[in-house]
Amino acid sequence: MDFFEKTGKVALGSRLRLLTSKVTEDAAKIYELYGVAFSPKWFPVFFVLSEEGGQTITEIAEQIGHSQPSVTRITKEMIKAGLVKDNLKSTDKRRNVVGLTAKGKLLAERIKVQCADIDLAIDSIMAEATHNLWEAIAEWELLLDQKSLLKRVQEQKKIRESKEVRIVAYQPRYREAFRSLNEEWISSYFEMEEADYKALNHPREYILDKGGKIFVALYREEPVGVCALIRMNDPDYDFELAKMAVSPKAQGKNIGWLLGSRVVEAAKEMGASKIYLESNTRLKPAISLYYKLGFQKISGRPTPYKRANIQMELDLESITK
Amino acid sequence: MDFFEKTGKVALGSRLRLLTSKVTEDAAKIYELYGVAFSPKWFPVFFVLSEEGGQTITEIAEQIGHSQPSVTRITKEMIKAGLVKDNLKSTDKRRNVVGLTAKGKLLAERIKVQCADIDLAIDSIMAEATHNLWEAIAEWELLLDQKSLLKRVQEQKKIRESKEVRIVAYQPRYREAFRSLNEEWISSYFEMEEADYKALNHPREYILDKGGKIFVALYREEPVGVCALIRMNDPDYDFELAKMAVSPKAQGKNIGWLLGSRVVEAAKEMGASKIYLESNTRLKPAISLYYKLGFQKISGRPTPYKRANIQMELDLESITK
DNA sequence: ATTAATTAAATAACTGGTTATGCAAAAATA
DNA sequence: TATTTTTGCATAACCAGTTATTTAATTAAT
Repeated sequence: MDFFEKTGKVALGSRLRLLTSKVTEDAAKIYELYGVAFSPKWFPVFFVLSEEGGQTITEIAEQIGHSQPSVTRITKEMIKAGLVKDNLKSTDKRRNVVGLTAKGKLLAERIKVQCADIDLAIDSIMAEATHNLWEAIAEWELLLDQKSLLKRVQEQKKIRESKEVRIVAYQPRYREAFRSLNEEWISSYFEMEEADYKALNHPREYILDKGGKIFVALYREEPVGVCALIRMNDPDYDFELAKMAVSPKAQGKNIGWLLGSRVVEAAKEMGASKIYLESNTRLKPAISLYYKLGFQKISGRPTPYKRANIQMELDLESITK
Repeated sequence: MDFFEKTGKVALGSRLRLLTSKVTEDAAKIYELYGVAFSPKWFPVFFVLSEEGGQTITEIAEQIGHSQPSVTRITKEMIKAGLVKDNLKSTDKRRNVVGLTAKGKLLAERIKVQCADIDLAIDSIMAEATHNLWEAIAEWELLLDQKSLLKRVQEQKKIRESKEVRIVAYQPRYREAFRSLNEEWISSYFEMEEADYKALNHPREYILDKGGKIFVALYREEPVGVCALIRMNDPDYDFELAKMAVSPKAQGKNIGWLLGSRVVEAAKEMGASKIYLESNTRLKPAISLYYKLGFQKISGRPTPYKRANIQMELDLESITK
């Protein structure tokens, strides 16, 4: 189909559907050719029964990858055709054990020759082709099982969008964004505290003028994330990573990571040896981000924030390879 | 799926269906991921319209390989979603020219990024796989177009069944088969003539005792085809190929060819240099079989049969390489 | 200029699957 | 032991496609 050359691989689903219908259409005609009153859709159920003998509806469904109602219907049709009988011996009255009738077993034998012919016909196509469809499908099943197409697209989206994110230094025009992005998540999870108001309303006085830094993440020139590096007055730590906030609208663009790495980098540039932070274990994505950035859990420091229940540090000297 | 390792390639249709549904399922979630109110089944129609502009329902259907009613329904849904408008300018009031609305065009732009992401995601799968699914499908489309799966299976069946056919020399117990198989086709196409009755009722006297031969094709030990090599009293020809008959039930097993080749072989063994035959052009499969055996059309000989309107000969000396 | 044939699209009815729901039997739990 | 939860299946309703049929508009033929 020329059409699919134009669309590109995005239309893989449509292309697969078309090929599928072409193949099953011919399958119906093949049964006719062999004079067998058999519907292609019966095949998976019939095959399982001829190989394994008596099975329940749900067992069959699991094996062939159909839904249970689908197997129910197919067996009903085959019972009508006299190939299958149901409600075979079972102490558990919920279970419906299904098996082939004598006629069904006979057909199973007859069909074997037909299957051999089909196998050879498909092999002849494979021999003419340079790409092996059967193996390719098997691989896709495996690869999609490991990581779904959705997940893979999600990753591509993240990669692309993180390229569109720029991390810039704080400027007065971002003051409102710095405040509101932080207030948004703090007040939704906890309560704004005195220390929050001070830093958020007066970033210049409380952060920048004391030798700290603030970084802003821009996505399409809009500020969608912020993070501060606050100078600490402490013998153990040079800086605190704090006031990190990413807009929920901009989630999944790797912004936390980009901001965090930039803050760490800035600390390094200013010759810091240790960075401190405090957070709350309810904020799971944040905590796992801190771990990814190299922070380690510590304990025992006093803190002005009620919400802090976890403290972490990053030892810059130990990670410098 | 382990199941398909057991079934073998016969279950290709089922396996394709399963993969197809897995892919389209994820496609729906991908649109959701990008915040687009769009159904995967719309894609082919939408794509055509965004590339080609205004098109009629049937034109679209042809391009994307769907049925016309399918396109009718899909466009209706897209009209409802405000992406498409129909009944655009056309002098021919039967035609329904469909095109994208402003909203549709906007979406077409937005969707491009998404398509690029999907393309990359699929490429990432391809990179992990050793067999290229996309190319494999393209090849199958082409190969099935050249010769359908049905046709290929038919060929395999013929090959297998012709191996189960044995050509044996005439014996008295085949007299009835020799007579009835011939009478069956002669009386259905033409009328039995005096010469027919003689040869069919008394094969020994009229054929064998005069130095001719009769061969019988057995399929599962049943006589299903016959052919005679009759000694001629003629300076030009040593033998006549005649009384070839194959049961309609046993058609498509290459029996005609097997009988014909055996008769020619027997003539050679007896040192013949030319074989003659006469037939009727209404019997097209027979005529084409004679050509395949190497016979050439000739003309001008007298014949005792009313139904004969074509005469052929095989020059054994010219074909002996 | 009628009439017949063809074409385009809508509609109806079917197909082979799905998910959602309900019900009875069995197993687990209080 | 009585009650709750779980299990297995049937049934209903839906979905994305199909083929067959109908209707209307146009073109071809008499």
